[in-house]
Amino acid sequence: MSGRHLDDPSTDELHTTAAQRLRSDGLRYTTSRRAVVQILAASDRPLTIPEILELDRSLAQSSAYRNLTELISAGVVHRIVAGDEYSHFELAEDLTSHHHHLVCTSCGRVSDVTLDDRIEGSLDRALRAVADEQGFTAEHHRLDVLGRCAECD
Amino acid sequence: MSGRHLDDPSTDELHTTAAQRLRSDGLRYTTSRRAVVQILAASDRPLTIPEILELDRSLAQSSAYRNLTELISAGVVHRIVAGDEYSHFELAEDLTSHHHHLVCTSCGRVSDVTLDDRIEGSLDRALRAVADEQGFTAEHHRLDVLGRCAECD
DNA sequence: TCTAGAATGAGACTGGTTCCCAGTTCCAGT
DNA sequence: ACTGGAACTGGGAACCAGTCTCATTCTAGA
Repeated sequence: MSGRHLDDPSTDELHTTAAQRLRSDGLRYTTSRRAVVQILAASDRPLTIPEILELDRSLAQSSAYRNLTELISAGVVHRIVAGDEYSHFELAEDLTSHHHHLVCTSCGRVSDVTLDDRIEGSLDRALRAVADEQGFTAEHHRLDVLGRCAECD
Repeated sequence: MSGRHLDDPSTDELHTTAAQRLRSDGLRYTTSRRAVVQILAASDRPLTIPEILELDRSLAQSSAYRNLTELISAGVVHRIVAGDEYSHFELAEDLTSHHHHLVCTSCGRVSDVTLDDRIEGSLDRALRAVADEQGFTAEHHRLDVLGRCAECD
């Protein structure tokens, strides 16, 4: 996963999609919401609120939280609850691609990884099967690897 | 996963192991700690603090939290951070068996599932490979299925 | 039995996150 | 261009799961 870039031709499409999804909830795609989406799109890993605020000093904390919440309910952003500290935020998977996370248990850093399609497929089938057994309707899965990142090791 | 039962012959062994692990940290296996372990062992799914307190009204909240924290650092209990609400607690995997979770996005309930060994094996190899590429030392993985449980559906 | 160290319980505290509200900005209809 | 109303913003108060404090109570070992 290498984040989208400012000159990525698909970035326009990303913002258009984001605007549409907000619009259908009666919400506007304002400058600060666009800024949040832009920051997440430019990153190659999920970010915390302090990181997002650091990357755009003009954002107010309360607005950042509120806008992220609205972007989440509009299906543009996804929240990752990794541990006790800050949540991490990334663009929704249908705007990027299906992937998983390496979570450092020492510093809390989260980075992205993708798995081979074959493994992903058989895993998905297996999960759906065991979920069905319990009458559970599986929507999606979340797979994190916990350990120590290169810097903390 | 069907939780251990009070008459399960391996329950004694469980408490012995728990006592040993605490002891090697200079801690005692007191009545309330034993009660917490007993409650987790008797459950077929991870429990929250309110659920644990409900099952043993004599436990104080602060003591329950403190004891769970100590049981976690002694390697007897494992904490699951499922979402925004309460953490869920279960016995450590080496005291039960490797498994994953179905997390209901509606009511927050968590239940246990196991996967076929073959899938588990290939998944583990694949994860280790992608982690290595980033210089990440994988310790273990966490795989949750998100969706709606039978009661909420 | 004495005693030092561990454990307990009630409540104060912490910190990430959400809520509130007053002021501002934007869009639709005129 | 106005204007009304709804959405948005930012600062700070409020919320709450979880942690810490501390005075008291237990408990294992001498």
